[in-house]
Amino acid sequence: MDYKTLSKNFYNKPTVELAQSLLGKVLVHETPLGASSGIIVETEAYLGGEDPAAHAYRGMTERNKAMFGSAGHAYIYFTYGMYFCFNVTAGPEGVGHGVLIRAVEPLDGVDLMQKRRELLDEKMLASGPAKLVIALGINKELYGHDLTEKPLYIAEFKDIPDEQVVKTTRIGISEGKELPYRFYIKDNKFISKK
DNA sequence: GACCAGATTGTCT
DNA sequence: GACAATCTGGTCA
Repeated sequence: MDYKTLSKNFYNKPTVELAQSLLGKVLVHETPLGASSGIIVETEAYLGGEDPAAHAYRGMTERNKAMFGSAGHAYIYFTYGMYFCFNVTAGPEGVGHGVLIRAVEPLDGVDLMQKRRELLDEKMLASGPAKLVIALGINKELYGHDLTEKPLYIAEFKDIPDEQVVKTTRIGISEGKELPYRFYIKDNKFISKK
């Protein structure tokens, strides 16, 4: 499959807007074993210093420094002692903004994803931030990777009209819960949670 | 279906 | 030393 990679310019917009516009795009990872990809169906915005739930809230650290770089790069972090999550960096340099990709709908290389997850049910393959990282074979070596370049990139697929986007509150955090920074595609069966 | 506990380690206080 | 932007598998219904 050949997709039209999103240009650098795509990421040059307010973080919350970027989070919404990433819905319906494809996240592609090409590996020696083959390519696998998924349609982004669920995202969350994290606004750095303005947002108590963001990793970057208390300033730049060794762990979150990728988010303080320019937009459109990969911020991958380790959590709960055993999982990785994948973010797209956002906003101008220095602000520490990011968009967490919470779920994708398997598209290409489904067999590869099934092998990586040791699971056949497509609805379960990548319906969560830690799951999609495993399903697509993303690893820490891609920390800070430029998402307009192979082997890991985001490409055009389809546009989601505004009325198909559900805006709600974020998941799995203890502060800033009331902020409506989570977006997902209405009636999609591959989101992490209703 | 809903709710709950356990896994397991890097990172920050 | 506490906790984490989570997932899975268990119990009970």
